[in-house]
Amino acid sequence: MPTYSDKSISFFQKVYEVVKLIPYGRVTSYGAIARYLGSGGSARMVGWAMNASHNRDDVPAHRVVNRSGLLTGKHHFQGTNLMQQLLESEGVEIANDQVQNLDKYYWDPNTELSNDF
DNA sequence: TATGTGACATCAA
DNA sequence: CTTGATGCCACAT
Repeated sequence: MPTYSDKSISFFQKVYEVVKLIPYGRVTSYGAIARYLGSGGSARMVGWAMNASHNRDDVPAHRVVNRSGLLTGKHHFQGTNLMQQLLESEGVEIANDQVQNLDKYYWDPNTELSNDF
């Protein structure tokens, strides 16, 4: 059971682990995951990891949106609105490819997984 | 070793 | 609202 500090596992694997920790009906941002992994503002790495997540089954990539709650990665899913439907099926409100009440559904690993809050 | 790439974030105009 | 520029860094070739 490797830790996030373990460099023997790839950055991708860390991203997948975090994404899989996202609770049902919640969303988070690429930047938040990047910060949680200690990569700072390298949110691109997270997005890129998601691109490779197609090979993984247990990665709910649809729960990862950009800082504005925009479903930027929807084009990478099958169909045109699969990502939106997945989120809506979890109770997340979507309008114009954007999460409504983002603050309500937002799940930040830095906050939620931190004990010394 | 060097270069290209990317589902972002942030700021400036 | 939009466009453009810049930083960021793991990974593929």
